[in-house]
Amino acid sequence: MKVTMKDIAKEANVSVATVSRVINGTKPTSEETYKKIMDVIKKYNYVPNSSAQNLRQKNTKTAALIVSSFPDSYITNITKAVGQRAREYGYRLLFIDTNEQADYEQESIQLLTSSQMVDGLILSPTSNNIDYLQPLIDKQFPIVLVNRYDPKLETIPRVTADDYQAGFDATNHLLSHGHKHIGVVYNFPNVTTTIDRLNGYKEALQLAGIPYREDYFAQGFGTVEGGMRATERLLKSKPEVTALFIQSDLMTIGAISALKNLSLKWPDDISLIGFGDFEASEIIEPPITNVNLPPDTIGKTAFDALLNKMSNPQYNRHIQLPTSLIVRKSCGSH
Amino acid sequence: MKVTMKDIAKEANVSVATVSRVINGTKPTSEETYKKIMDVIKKYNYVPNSSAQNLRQKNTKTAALIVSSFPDSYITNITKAVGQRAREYGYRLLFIDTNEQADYEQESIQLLTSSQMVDGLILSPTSNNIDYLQPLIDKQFPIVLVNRYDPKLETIPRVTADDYQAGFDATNHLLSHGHKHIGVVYNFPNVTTTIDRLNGYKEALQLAGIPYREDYFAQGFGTVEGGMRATERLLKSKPEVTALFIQSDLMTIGAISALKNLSLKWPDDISLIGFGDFEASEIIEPPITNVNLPPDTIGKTAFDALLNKMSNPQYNRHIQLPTSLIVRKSCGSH
DNA sequence: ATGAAAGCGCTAACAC
DNA sequence: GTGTTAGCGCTTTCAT
Repeated sequence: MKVTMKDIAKEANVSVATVSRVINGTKPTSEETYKKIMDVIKKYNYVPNSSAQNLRQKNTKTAALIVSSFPDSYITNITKAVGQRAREYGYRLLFIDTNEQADYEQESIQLLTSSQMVDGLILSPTSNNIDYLQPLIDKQFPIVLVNRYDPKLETIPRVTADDYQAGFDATNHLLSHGHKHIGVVYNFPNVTTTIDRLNGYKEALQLAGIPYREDYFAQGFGTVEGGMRATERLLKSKPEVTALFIQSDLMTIGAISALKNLSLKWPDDISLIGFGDFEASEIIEPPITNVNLPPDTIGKTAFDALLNKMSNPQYNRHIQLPTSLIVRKSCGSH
Repeated sequence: MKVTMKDIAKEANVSVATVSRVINGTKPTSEETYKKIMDVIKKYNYVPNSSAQNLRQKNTKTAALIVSSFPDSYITNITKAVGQRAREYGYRLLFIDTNEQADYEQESIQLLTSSQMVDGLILSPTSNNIDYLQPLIDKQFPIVLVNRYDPKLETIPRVTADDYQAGFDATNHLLSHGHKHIGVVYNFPNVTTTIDRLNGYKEALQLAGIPYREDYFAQGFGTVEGGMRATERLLKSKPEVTALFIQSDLMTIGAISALKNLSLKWPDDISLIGFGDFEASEIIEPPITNVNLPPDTIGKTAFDALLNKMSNPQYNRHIQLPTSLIVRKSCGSH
């Protein structure tokens, strides 16, 4: 049989209320009863039943992390950081990988929130259209958006990389190496990571007086396979392209496969710049230049933002973390 | 205000008992009341409070996945598979990354189980010494071990790769290329993935009449940095080593860095075989030969095993999934 | 087929 | 400083 608070109370010759007080430190207790109760608790290794606590207190000390592109290394590292922070604050973390399926995302959130399973959630959504959150927002249910967001949802805090700047910097880097025809491999068109980076790309081109051409874009779906196909397709149809701007780690790996298949050398035949910075990019020969997005800081900040939102419903900061260009050799020297 | 079952009952002019029956399909209900109740439920988007359900039914439809070496790609893919299976069966998944800290692992499990937060757990432990689970096992709390295990815990189901065979095959492959001095980079000495693979390695050497030398071992702690240092240390102190047997993806990446630092070429100066098979191993030049451990099958099987254990406390199968050698070019031709 | 009511394990208001 | 008790939202006997 499971030992309950009643059992502890009986064995210590006190009421359950006193046991509860001792456990939660809610009210002062005499030295003597405190010790007596603690001894019994230790003896039985007693821990309160969390369902009962949750039911009573209407909170669960549990948060959910819902991501769409797992296990891309960037998301994976964000996940690690969120988990770490949750642990530091004594929160449990429910993990859901939607596998880019919007309906599953919506369904999961609906279930989790209406069943009151979690106190808040951190979401990296499948798209920039998540109006279905509106009823939750109206009810002041704590949500924070991470990595990708919906610009319409202004009252929700969000933490992302500075994707616009990242796109701008990456493009300038390519431009400075003399490239005029820069291909883009993106994962999905309707996510802010794509949109914002492409805006940066566009701006950089404009400043350089170079036309922005949508036919230089190819969709890679965030996978190795997809990145490979997209790169092959793009390079075959637009042979004038001399540089590639690739939106995620897995697709970068695919793009490199494609270059090998096409017997193209980087940086000589084609330049390459990735986003995310996977572990292996340094040991690929020549090493791959990357825009580093800081997953660790993003994950931690996202959890902190959730905590803020939970204690203050007005909290709605939009945090953009700076990115950095890690110049290796895939774009040529310097 | 949150809508409760009472509200639904009132609006539908029935008792809460009837609403409960309709929701759970516990007892037959008249067509008419069924429809009436369902309409009200739809209208309010009502979902039962899970804490109340858990408290009453003494189960939570929640499982925990506790891993130690996140985000190594192998574990990451197991995580994805477990999540997928959990979802298929309507379970929520609590995720904990212990970061190889045994005390945190123990503490988390203690908390999760004694607070009755989860119905069962899947554990990839930090070491092969997890006796602290014994009280839980005695209480018949459902646990399954994945990836790493404790051989003493025979009544717990486990699902792993066939690490012995994997080590044996990898070593034979190296042997067949004429190597006689095979270095090993391992993560931790006291985990079964290391022990079993090394037993396979030992056996293969023995059959080939080659001495087994522990001074050919270097610890890499499962990280890129650690793998790099271990490889450098090993190769500097034992220049006769012509082949490397590396136990995890992140360490393989580190090992390659080390080779570059030492200006050693593979497979000419040194052969290389990894375990796990990370995405980038194919695009590294020359591509890296790997023992592929099937994370997807392992993760799914682990969740299935948990389900089995939950319904049948006697269930204690030890499942070893076959591995496969993916021969690329890091060990020479053929 | 449906309702009344007990009770899961806990917390907190209220009394002393 | 401590005990009594109501009640969180639900499931499930036991009646009818």
